[in-house]
Amino acid sequence: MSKAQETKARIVVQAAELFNRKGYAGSSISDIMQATGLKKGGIYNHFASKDELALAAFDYAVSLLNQRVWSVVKTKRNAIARLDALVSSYLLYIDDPPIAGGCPILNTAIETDDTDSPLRDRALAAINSWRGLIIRIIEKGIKKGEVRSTVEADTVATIIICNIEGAMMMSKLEKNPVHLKRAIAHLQSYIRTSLV
Amino acid sequence: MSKAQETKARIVVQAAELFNRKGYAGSSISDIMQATGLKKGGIYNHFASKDELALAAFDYAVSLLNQRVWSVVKTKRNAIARLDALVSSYLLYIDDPPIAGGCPILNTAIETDDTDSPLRDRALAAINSWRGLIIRIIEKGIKKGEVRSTVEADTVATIIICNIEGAMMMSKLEKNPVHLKRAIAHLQSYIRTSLV
DNA sequence: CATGAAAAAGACCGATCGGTCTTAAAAACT
DNA sequence: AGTTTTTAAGACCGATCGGTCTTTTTCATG
Repeated sequence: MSKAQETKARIVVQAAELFNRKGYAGSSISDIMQATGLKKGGIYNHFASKDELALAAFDYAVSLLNQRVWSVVKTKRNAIARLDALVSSYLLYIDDPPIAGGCPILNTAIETDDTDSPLRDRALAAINSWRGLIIRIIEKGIKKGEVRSTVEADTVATIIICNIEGAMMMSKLEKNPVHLKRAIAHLQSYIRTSLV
Repeated sequence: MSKAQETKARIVVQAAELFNRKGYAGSSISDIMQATGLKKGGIYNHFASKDELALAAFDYAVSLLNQRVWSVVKTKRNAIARLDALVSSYLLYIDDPPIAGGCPILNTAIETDDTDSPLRDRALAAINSWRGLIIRIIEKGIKKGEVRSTVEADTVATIIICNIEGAMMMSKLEKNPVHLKRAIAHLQSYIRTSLV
Protein backbone atom coordinates (compact mmCIF):
# COMPACT_ATOMS: atom_id res chain seq x y z
CA MET A 1 0.00 0.00 0.00
CA SER A 2 1.42 3.36 -1.05
CA LYS A 3 1.86 6.19 1.41
CA ALA A 4 -1.15 8.01 -0.01
CA GLN A 5 -3.35 4.94 0.32
CA GLU A 6 -2.23 4.55 3.90
CA THR A 7 -3.17 8.16 4.62
CA LYS A 8 -6.57 7.70 3.03
CA ALA A 9 -7.17 4.55 5.06
CA ARG A 10 -6.11 6.36 8.23
CA ILE A 11 -8.58 9.16 7.57
CA VAL A 12 -11.37 6.61 7.14
CA VAL A 13 -10.48 4.79 10.36
CA GLN A 14 -10.35 7.93 12.45
CA ALA A 15 -13.35 9.57 10.85
CA ALA A 16 -15.36 6.38 11.40
CA GLU A 17 -14.77 6.52 15.12
CA LEU A 18 -15.50 10.24 15.27
CA PHE A 19 -18.75 9.91 13.31
CA ASN A 20 -19.76 6.92 15.40
CA ARG A 21 -19.27 8.81 18.64
CA LYS A 22 -20.60 12.26 17.72
CA GLY A 23 -22.83 11.59 14.72
CA TYR A 24 -22.44 12.95 11.19
CA ALA A 25 -24.12 16.30 11.85
CA GLY A 26 -22.21 16.56 15.13
CA SER A 27 -18.79 16.06 13.57
CA SER A 28 -17.16 18.87 11.60
CA ILE A 29 -14.30 18.83 9.14
CA SER A 30 -12.29 20.62 11.82
CA ASP A 31 -12.93 17.68 14.15
CA ILE A 32 -11.66 15.32 11.47
CA MET A 33 -8.62 17.53 10.91
CA GLN A 34 -7.85 17.33 14.61
CA ALA A 35 -8.39 13.58 14.78
CA THR A 36 -6.20 12.85 11.78
CA GLY A 37 -3.59 15.55 12.31
CA LEU A 38 -4.10 16.64 8.70
CA LYS A 39 -5.13 20.02 7.37
CA LYS A 40 -8.09 20.66 5.13
CA GLY A 41 -6.14 20.17 1.91
CA GLY A 42 -4.90 16.79 3.04
CA ILE A 43 -8.41 15.52 3.61
CA TYR A 44 -10.08 16.98 0.52
CA ASN A 45 -7.29 15.55 -1.57
CA HIS A 46 -8.70 12.09 -0.81
CA PHE A 47 -12.43 12.80 -0.51
CA ALA A 48 -14.60 15.07 -2.60
CA SER A 49 -16.90 15.98 0.27
CA LYS A 50 -17.79 15.30 3.88
CA ASP A 51 -20.64 13.09 2.70
CA GLU A 52 -18.31 10.96 0.61
CA LEU A 53 -16.02 10.49 3.62
CA ALA A 54 -19.03 9.66 5.77
CA LEU A 55 -20.03 6.87 3.38
CA ALA A 56 -16.52 5.43 3.34
CA ALA A 57 -16.37 5.63 7.13
CA PHE A 58 -19.71 3.88 7.55
CA ASP A 59 -18.73 1.11 5.15
CA TYR A 60 -15.52 0.61 7.08
CA ALA A 61 -17.34 0.50 10.43
CA VAL A 62 -19.81 -2.08 9.12
CA SER A 63 -16.97 -4.17 7.75
CA LEU A 64 -15.53 -4.32 11.27
CA LEU A 65 -18.88 -5.59 12.58
CA ASN A 66 -19.28 -8.19 9.85
CA GLN A 67 -15.74 -9.40 10.31
CA ARG A 68 -16.34 -9.93 14.02
CA VAL A 69 -19.66 -11.76 13.58
CA TRP A 70 -18.48 -13.96 10.76
CA SER A 71 -15.29 -14.93 12.58
CA VAL A 72 -17.35 -16.60 15.32
CA VAL A 73 -20.19 -17.91 13.16
CA LYS A 74 -17.91 -19.72 10.73
CA THR A 75 -16.41 -21.87 13.50
CA LYS A 76 -19.76 -23.62 14.01
CA ARG A 77 -21.48 -26.02 11.65
CA ASN A 78 -24.83 -26.50 13.41
CA ALA A 79 -27.51 -23.83 12.87
CA ILE A 80 -28.40 -23.54 16.56
CA ALA A 81 -24.74 -23.31 17.51
CA ARG A 82 -24.21 -20.67 14.83
CA LEU A 83 -27.06 -18.51 16.06
CA ASP A 84 -25.91 -18.93 19.62
CA ALA A 85 -22.38 -17.90 18.65
CA LEU A 86 -23.69 -14.91 16.69
CA VAL A 87 -25.76 -13.70 19.61
CA SER A 88 -23.07 -14.39 22.18
CA SER A 89 -20.45 -12.50 20.21
CA TYR A 90 -22.10 -9.27 21.29
CA LEU A 91 -21.06 -9.92 24.89
CA LEU A 92 -17.63 -8.73 23.78
CA TYR A 93 -19.10 -5.46 22.54
CA ILE A 94 -18.72 -3.74 25.90
CA ASP A 95 -15.18 -4.67 26.94
CA ASP A 96 -13.74 -4.94 23.45
CA PRO A 97 -15.89 -3.05 20.94
CA PRO A 98 -15.00 -3.28 17.24
CA ILE A 99 -15.43 0.50 17.13
CA ALA A 100 -15.92 3.13 19.83
CA GLY A 101 -19.27 4.86 20.13
CA GLY A 102 -21.68 1.94 19.98
CA CYS A 103 -23.20 0.12 17.03
CA PRO A 104 -22.68 2.12 13.82
CA ILE A 105 -25.74 0.58 12.18
CA LEU A 106 -27.94 1.69 15.06
CA ASN A 107 -26.36 5.13 15.27
CA THR A 108 -26.61 5.77 11.56
CA ALA A 109 -30.13 4.36 11.31
CA ILE A 110 -31.37 6.70 14.03
CA GLU A 111 -29.65 9.75 12.59
CA THR A 112 -30.77 9.21 9.00
CA ASP A 113 -34.09 7.38 9.15
CA ASP A 114 -36.12 10.53 8.48
CA THR A 115 -33.94 11.55 5.54
CA ASP A 116 -33.61 10.35 1.97
CA SER A 117 -29.85 10.02 1.77
CA PRO A 118 -27.19 7.57 0.60
CA LEU A 119 -26.19 7.08 4.22
CA ARG A 120 -29.68 5.92 5.06
CA ASP A 121 -29.54 3.49 2.15
CA ARG A 122 -26.30 2.07 3.50
CA ALA A 123 -27.74 1.62 6.99
CA LEU A 124 -30.71 -0.16 5.46
CA ALA A 125 -28.42 -2.37 3.40
CA ALA A 126 -26.35 -3.21 6.47
CA ILE A 127 -29.43 -4.27 8.44
CA ASN A 128 -30.70 -6.35 5.54
CA SER A 129 -27.34 -8.03 5.15
CA TRP A 130 -27.41 -8.94 8.85
CA ARG A 131 -30.98 -10.19 8.56
CA GLY A 132 -29.99 -12.18 5.48
CA LEU A 133 -27.21 -13.94 7.35
CA ILE A 134 -29.56 -15.00 10.15
CA ILE A 135 -32.23 -16.11 7.70
CA ARG A 136 -29.74 -18.21 5.70
CA ILE A 137 -28.47 -19.88 8.85
CA ILE A 138 -32.02 -20.80 9.86
CA GLU A 139 -33.13 -21.97 6.44
CA LYS A 140 -30.09 -24.17 6.08
CA GLY A 141 -30.81 -25.45 9.58
CA ILE A 142 -34.35 -26.35 8.56
CA LYS A 143 -33.09 -28.27 5.54
CA LYS A 144 -30.65 -30.18 7.70
CA GLY A 145 -33.31 -30.92 10.30
CA GLU A 146 -31.58 -28.91 13.02
CA VAL A 147 -34.38 -26.35 13.17
CA ARG A 148 -38.11 -27.00 13.35
CA SER A 149 -39.60 -26.54 9.89
CA THR A 150 -42.41 -24.31 11.17
CA VAL A 151 -39.97 -21.64 12.32
CA GLU A 152 -40.30 -18.31 10.50
CA ALA A 153 -36.75 -17.29 9.76
CA ASP A 154 -37.79 -13.69 9.07
CA THR A 155 -39.41 -13.34 12.47
CA VAL A 156 -36.46 -14.85 14.30
CA ALA A 157 -34.12 -12.44 12.55
CA THR A 158 -36.24 -9.50 13.65
CA ILE A 159 -36.28 -10.67 17.27
CA ILE A 160 -32.54 -11.29 17.41
CA ILE A 161 -31.60 -7.96 15.86
CA CYS A 162 -34.06 -5.81 17.76
CA ASN A 163 -33.03 -7.34 21.09
CA ILE A 164 -29.35 -6.73 20.44
CA GLU A 165 -29.81 -3.20 19.15
CA GLY A 166 -32.28 -2.19 21.83
CA ALA A 167 -30.05 -3.59 24.56
CA MET A 168 -27.04 -1.87 23.05
CA MET A 169 -28.82 1.46 23.37
CA MET A 170 -29.76 0.77 26.98
CA SER A 171 -26.35 -0.45 28.08
CA LYS A 172 -24.64 2.44 26.33
CA LEU A 173 -26.95 5.00 27.90
CA GLU A 174 -26.75 3.54 31.40
CA LYS A 175 -23.06 2.67 31.07
CA ASN A 176 -23.98 -0.75 32.37
CA PRO A 177 -23.51 -3.96 30.38
CA VAL A 178 -26.26 -5.71 32.32
CA HIS A 179 -28.93 -4.92 29.72
CA LEU A 180 -26.91 -6.39 26.90
CA LYS A 181 -26.19 -9.48 29.02
CA ARG A 182 -29.88 -9.91 29.81
CA ALA A 183 -30.88 -9.55 26.18
CA ILE A 184 -28.27 -12.09 25.11
CA ALA A 185 -29.41 -14.56 27.78
CA HIS A 186 -32.99 -14.00 26.66
CA LEU A 187 -32.07 -14.68 23.04
CA GLN A 188 -30.10 -17.81 23.94
CA SER A 189 -33.16 -19.16 25.73
CA TYR A 190 -35.39 -18.06 22.84
CA ILE A 191 -33.20 -19.83 20.30
CA ARG A 192 -33.07 -23.03 22.32
CA THR A 193 -36.78 -23.22 23.11
CA SER A 194 -38.40 -21.77 19.99
CA LEU A 195 -36.22 -23.13 17.21
CA VAL A 196 -35.75 -26.82 17.98
CA MET B 1 -52.85 30.75 29.48
CA SER B 2 -51.53 34.15 28.42
CA LYS B 3 -50.61 34.89 24.83
CA ALA B 4 -46.91 34.69 25.66
CA GLN B 5 -47.31 31.33 27.34
CA GLU B 6 -49.17 30.05 24.31
CA THR B 7 -46.35 31.18 22.04
CA LYS B 8 -43.76 29.53 24.27
CA ALA B 9 -45.75 26.29 24.28
CA ARG B 10 -46.08 26.44 20.50
CA ILE B 11 -42.31 26.83 20.13
CA VAL B 12 -41.77 23.78 22.33
CA VAL B 13 -44.26 21.65 20.39
CA GLN B 14 -42.80 22.50 17.01
CA ALA B 15 -39.18 22.34 18.12
CA ALA B 16 -39.84 18.94 19.69
CA GLU B 17 -40.95 17.50 16.37
CA LEU B 18 -38.08 19.13 14.51
CA PHE B 19 -35.46 17.85 16.97
CA ASN B 20 -37.05 14.40 16.95
CA ARG B 21 -36.87 14.19 13.18
CA LYS B 22 -33.51 15.80 12.47
CA GLY B 23 -31.67 15.51 15.77
CA TYR B 24 -30.35 18.32 17.96
CA ALA B 25 -27.11 18.87 16.05
CA GLY B 26 -29.03 18.56 12.80
CA SER B 27 -31.58 21.26 13.66
CA SER B 28 -30.59 24.92 13.53
CA ILE B 29 -32.23 27.98 15.04
CA SER B 30 -33.13 28.93 11.48
CA ASP B 31 -35.02 25.66 11.15
CA ILE B 32 -36.92 26.44 14.34
CA MET B 33 -37.65 29.95 13.07
CA GLN B 34 -39.11 28.48 9.92
CA ALA B 35 -41.14 25.85 11.79
CA THR B 36 -42.61 28.35 14.24
CA GLY B 37 -42.95 31.32 11.90
CA LEU B 38 -41.12 33.44 14.48
CA LYS B 39 -37.94 35.41 14.07
CA LYS B 40 -34.86 35.02 16.22
CA GLY B 41 -35.94 37.63 18.77
CA GLY B 42 -39.25 35.89 19.31
CA ILE B 43 -37.57 32.62 20.17
CA TYR B 44 -34.76 33.96 22.33
CA ASN B 45 -37.31 35.96 24.29
CA HIS B 46 -38.61 32.67 25.69
CA PHE B 47 -35.44 30.55 25.82
CA ALA B 48 -31.94 31.53 26.83
CA SER B 49 -30.26 29.13 24.43
CA LYS B 50 -30.81 26.36 21.93
CA ASP B 51 -29.85 23.86 24.65
CA GLU B 52 -32.51 25.18 26.99
CA LEU B 53 -35.11 24.84 24.25
CA ALA B 54 -33.87 21.34 23.48
CA LEU B 55 -34.39 20.29 27.11
CA ALA B 56 -37.92 21.72 27.16
CA ALA B 57 -38.68 20.02 23.84
CA PHE B 58 -37.41 16.65 25.06
CA ASP B 59 -39.41 16.89 28.28
CA TYR B 60 -42.51 17.68 26.26
CA ALA B 61 -41.91 14.76 23.88
CA VAL B 62 -41.47 12.36 26.79
CA SER B 63 -44.63 13.65 28.43
CA LEU B 64 -46.51 12.69 25.25
CA LEU B 65 -45.13 9.16 25.49
CA ASN B 66 -45.90 8.78 29.17
CA GLN B 67 -49.42 10.11 28.67
CA ARG B 68 -50.09 7.55 25.97
CA VAL B 69 -48.69 4.60 27.92
CA TRP B 70 -50.39 5.50 31.16
CA SER B 71 -53.76 6.06 29.48
CA VAL B 72 -53.86 2.40 28.44
CA VAL B 73 -52.15 0.90 31.51
CA LYS B 74 -54.49 2.56 33.99
CA THR B 75 -57.54 0.87 32.45
CA LYS B 76 -56.30 -2.56 33.60
CA ARG B 77 -56.07 -3.87 37.15
CA ASN B 78 -54.25 -7.15 36.60
CA ALA B 79 -50.44 -7.06 36.24
CA ILE B 80 -50.35 -9.31 33.18
CA ALA B 81 -53.12 -7.33 31.53
CA ARG B 82 -51.28 -4.11 32.33
CA LEU B 83 -48.02 -5.29 30.77
CA ASP B 84 -49.89 -6.60 27.77
CA ALA B 85 -51.63 -3.27 27.35
CA LEU B 86 -48.36 -1.38 27.73
CA VAL B 87 -46.64 -3.48 25.10
CA SER B 88 -49.61 -3.47 22.74
CA SER B 89 -49.93 0.30 22.91
CA TYR B 90 -46.87 0.57 20.70
CA LEU B 91 -48.79 -0.96 17.81
CA LEU B 92 -50.35 2.48 17.43
CA TYR B 93 -46.92 4.05 17.13
CA ILE B 94 -46.79 3.60 13.34
CA ASP B 95 -50.22 4.78 12.23
CA ASP B 96 -50.74 7.32 14.98
CA PRO B 97 -47.43 8.31 16.58
CA PRO B 98 -47.46 10.61 19.61
CA ILE B 99 -44.72 12.58 17.87
CA ALA B 100 -43.23 12.42 14.38
CA GLY B 101 -39.68 11.13 13.94
CA GLY B 102 -39.75 7.97 16.04
CA CYS B 103 -39.16 7.44 19.75
CA PRO B 104 -37.61 10.56 21.31
CA ILE B 105 -36.00 8.54 24.08
CA LEU B 106 -34.26 6.31 21.57
CA ASN B 107 -33.29 9.21 19.32
CA THR B 108 -31.92 11.31 22.16
CA ALA B 109 -30.16 8.38 23.79
CA ILE B 110 -28.30 7.55 20.59
CA GLU B 111 -27.34 11.15 19.89
CA THR B 112 -26.12 11.95 23.40
CA ASP B 113 -24.84 8.69 24.89
CA ASP B 114 -21.20 9.56 24.26
CA THR B 115 -21.56 13.03 25.76
CA ASP B 116 -21.83 14.35 29.29
CA SER B 117 -24.79 16.66 28.85
CA PRO B 118 -28.08 17.55 30.53
CA LEU B 119 -29.88 16.07 27.55
CA ARG B 120 -28.20 12.74 28.15
CA ASP B 121 -29.28 12.90 31.79
CA ARG B 122 -32.87 13.47 30.71
CA ALA B 123 -32.79 10.52 28.31
CA LEU B 124 -31.40 8.36 31.12
CA ALA B 125 -34.10 9.57 33.50
CA ALA B 126 -36.80 8.85 30.91
CA ILE B 127 -35.59 5.28 30.43
CA ASN B 128 -35.39 4.74 34.18
CA SER B 129 -38.87 6.10 34.67
CA TRP B 130 -40.17 3.67 32.05
CA ARG B 131 -38.27 0.80 33.66
CA GLY B 132 -39.64 1.85 37.04
CA LEU B 133 -43.21 1.67 35.78
CA ILE B 134 -42.72 -1.87 34.47
CA ILE B 135 -40.96 -2.98 37.64
CA ARG B 136 -43.72 -1.58 39.85
CA ILE B 137 -46.38 -3.34 37.82
CA ILE B 138 -44.55 -6.65 38.15
CA GLU B 139 -43.77 -6.31 41.85
CA LYS B 140 -47.36 -5.46 42.63
CA GLY B 141 -48.37 -8.43 40.51
CA ILE B 142 -46.10 -10.69 42.53
CA LYS B 143 -47.63 -9.46 45.78
CA LYS B 144 -51.12 -10.10 44.44
CA GLY B 145 -50.15 -13.55 43.18
CA GLU B 146 -50.69 -12.67 39.53
CA VAL B 147 -47.02 -13.04 38.68
CA ARG B 148 -44.72 -15.91 39.63
CA SER B 149 -42.60 -14.85 42.61
CA THR B 150 -39.35 -16.00 40.96
CA VAL B 151 -39.69 -13.46 38.16
CA GLU B 152 -36.95 -10.85 38.07
CA ALA B 153 -38.76 -7.58 37.43
CA ASP B 154 -35.54 -5.83 36.38
CA THR B 155 -34.82 -8.38 33.69
CA VAL B 156 -38.35 -8.30 32.33
CA ALA B 157 -38.18 -4.51 32.11
CA THR B 158 -34.96 -4.73 30.10
CA ILE B 159 -36.42 -7.26 27.68
CA ILE B 160 -39.61 -5.30 27.12
CA ILE B 161 -37.87 -2.00 26.53
CA CYS B 162 -35.06 -3.29 24.36
CA ASN B 163 -37.49 -5.20 22.12
CA ILE B 164 -39.69 -2.17 21.61
CA GLU B 165 -36.83 0.24 20.99
CA GLY B 166 -34.89 -2.11 18.75
CA ALA B 167 -38.00 -2.89 16.73
CA MET B 168 -38.83 0.79 16.50
CA MET B 169 -35.45 1.42 14.91
CA MET B 170 -35.92 -1.42 12.42
CA SER B 171 -39.46 -0.49 11.42
CA LYS B 172 -38.53 3.16 11.06
CA LEU B 173 -35.50 2.37 8.92
CA GLU B 174 -37.30 -0.11 6.70
CA LYS B 175 -40.53 1.91 6.67
CA ASN B 176 -42.30 -1.31 7.49
CA PRO B 177 -44.29 -1.88 10.69
CA VAL B 178 -43.76 -5.62 10.52
CA HIS B 179 -40.74 -5.56 12.85
CA LEU B 180 -42.61 -3.69 15.53
CA LYS B 181 -45.54 -6.08 15.17
CA ARG B 182 -43.26 -9.09 15.49
CA ALA B 183 -41.52 -7.69 18.56
CA ILE B 184 -44.87 -6.93 20.21
CA ALA B 185 -46.15 -10.45 19.44
CA HIS B 186 -42.91 -11.85 20.85
CA LEU B 187 -43.29 -9.81 24.02
CA GLN B 188 -46.92 -10.83 24.46
CA SER B 189 -45.90 -14.47 24.28
CA TYR B 190 -42.94 -13.80 26.59
CA ILE B 191 -45.18 -12.13 29.15
CA ARG B 192 -47.75 -14.93 29.08
CA THR B 193 -45.28 -17.80 29.28
CA SER B 194 -42.51 -16.43 31.49
CA LEU B 195 -44.42 -14.42 34.05
CA VAL B 196 -47.30 -16.63 35.15
C1' DC C 1 19.88 11.92 -8.03
C1' DA C 2 16.94 14.45 -10.97
C1' DT C 3 12.32 15.21 -12.41
C1' DG C 4 7.51 14.93 -13.05
C1' DA C 5 3.39 13.81 -10.41
C1' DA C 6 0.84 13.52 -6.47
C1' DA C 7 -0.11 14.86 -1.73
C1' DA C 8 -0.54 18.10 1.92
C1' DA C 9 -0.51 22.95 3.61
C1' DG C 10 -2.85 26.94 4.41
C1' DA C 11 -4.89 31.14 2.84
C1' DC C 12 -9.27 32.21 1.33
C1' DC C 13 -14.45 32.04 0.16
C1' DG C 14 -19.52 32.86 0.93
C1' DA C 15 -22.93 30.93 3.87
C1' DT C 16 -24.62 29.77 8.07
C1' DC C 17 -24.01 28.95 12.89
C1' DG C 18 -25.75 30.35 17.86
C1' DG C 19 -26.41 34.43 20.15
C1' DT C 20 -27.03 39.78 21.33
C1' DC C 21 -29.16 44.11 21.29
C1' DT C 22 -31.92 47.97 19.93
C1' DT C 23 -36.32 49.17 18.34
C1' DA C 24 -41.10 48.70 17.27
C1' DA C 25 -45.41 46.39 18.15
C1' DA C 26 -48.60 44.34 21.16
C1' DA C 27 -50.38 42.76 25.23
C1' DA C 28 -51.45 43.50 30.22
C1' DC C 29 -52.74 46.32 33.95
C1' DT C 30 -54.71 50.56 36.27
C1' DA D 1 -58.31 54.82 27.49
C1' DG D 2 -53.68 55.57 28.82
C1' DT D 3 -49.55 53.77 30.51
C1' DT D 4 -46.32 50.35 31.54
C1' DT D 5 -44.42 46.09 30.65
C1' DT D 6 -43.66 42.41 27.81
C1' DT D 7 -43.08 40.32 23.35
C1' DA D 8 -41.39 39.94 18.79
C1' DA D 9 -38.70 41.95 14.87
C1' DG D 10 -34.66 42.41 12.60
C1' DA D 11 -30.14 44.28 12.15
C1' DC D 12 -25.88 42.89 13.75
C1' DC D 13 -21.86 40.09 15.83
C1' DG D 14 -17.75 36.94 15.80
C1' DA D 15 -17.06 32.14 15.05
C1' DT D 16 -17.38 28.25 12.46
C1' DC D 17 -19.34 25.73 8.75
C1' DG D 18 -18.16 22.91 4.24
C1' DG D 19 -15.53 23.69 0.38
C1' DT D 20 -11.93 25.79 -3.20
C1' DC D 21 -7.58 26.99 -4.89
C1' DT D 22 -2.81 28.13 -5.11
C1' DT D 23 1.55 26.99 -3.32
C1' DT D 24 4.78 24.13 -1.15
C1' DT D 25 6.37 19.75 0.11
C1' DT D 26 6.80 14.93 -0.41
C1' DC D 27 6.73 10.80 -2.91
C1' DA D 28 7.51 7.58 -6.64
C1' DT D 29 9.93 6.65 -10.82
C1' DG D 30 13.51 6.74 -14.51
